[in-house]
Amino acid sequence: MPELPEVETVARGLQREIAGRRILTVTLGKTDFIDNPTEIELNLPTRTIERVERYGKFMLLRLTHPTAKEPSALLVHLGMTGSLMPRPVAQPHAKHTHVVFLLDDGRELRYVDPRRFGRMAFLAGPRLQEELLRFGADPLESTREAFVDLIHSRHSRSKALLLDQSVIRGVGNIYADESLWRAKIHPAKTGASLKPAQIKLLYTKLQEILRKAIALRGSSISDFLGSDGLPGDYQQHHRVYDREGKPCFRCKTPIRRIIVAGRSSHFCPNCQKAPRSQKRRRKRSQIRRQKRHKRRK
DNA sequence: CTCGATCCCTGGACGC
DNA sequence: TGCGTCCAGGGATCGA
Repeated sequence: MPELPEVETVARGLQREIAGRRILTVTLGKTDFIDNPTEIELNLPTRTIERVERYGKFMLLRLTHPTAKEPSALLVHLGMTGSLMPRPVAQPHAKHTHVVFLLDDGRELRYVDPRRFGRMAFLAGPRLQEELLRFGADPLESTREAFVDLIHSRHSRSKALLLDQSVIRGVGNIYADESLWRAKIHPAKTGASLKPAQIKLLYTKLQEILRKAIALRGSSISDFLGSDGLPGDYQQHHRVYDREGKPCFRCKTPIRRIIVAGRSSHFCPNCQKAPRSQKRRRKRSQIRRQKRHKRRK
């Protein structure tokens, strides 16, 4: 559930709380969500958390070491239910605490994640660079022109494109649905089928929503809390997400929920007109496939 | 390139 | 009250 605004909220909180702290020891519980548990145990102690950044839905804990020259970082993805917070050593460990970093100020940085859909990895040097290159543009840093190109050049459905971290990094189900509603784009419309003006509007709305959500410390559905334990408030501003059957804020038409790109997608069937038909889409992609086939021959 | 299906995992919702 | 069942959801992976 944590998407860009929630991760930004947590990252800012951690930057304030733990930047400059040195890690003394690491204790691991379950490790099936960690790329390389041994490397974490080996490399994290003695390193200092220089600063905490957000990278898409990841938190990037930039690390320094007295002798190591290569840049290194701890990548943390919160998945659906992850949290990373500093706690007093005396405080009992919450259930599903899987990673504990003892800090040089006597506190513990704890990773808790009931479902373990998160991810953790220690990366350094070229491997770190390589990993970061797998992801697409940050929606808040991309230019409008680049964003339009990105979407317009693809034949995937708009919802799939927004969710694809290798295209745009940081957007998840909530902010995809919310931005498509604001831009009046049906989630099943393909990027290529959109007019540039529509994509420009999507870009603007997506940025507006993300900035507003960051200002409100994210959306707290289920139980998301920032690193200082405060909930977010953006859920008050949701227009379609989790509002199936409720009236559209623009036209009162009941909001619908369908599965697009394997994810539940909420939209207004009146404001967000459906593409002509699935059949035609299939036919078109078949034609493209044949063209490519011929070209190869 | 793009798609759908499947798996991972647990807690919350729901039915009885 | 308690038990069983279903489902959500980000991402990796695989076959079509």
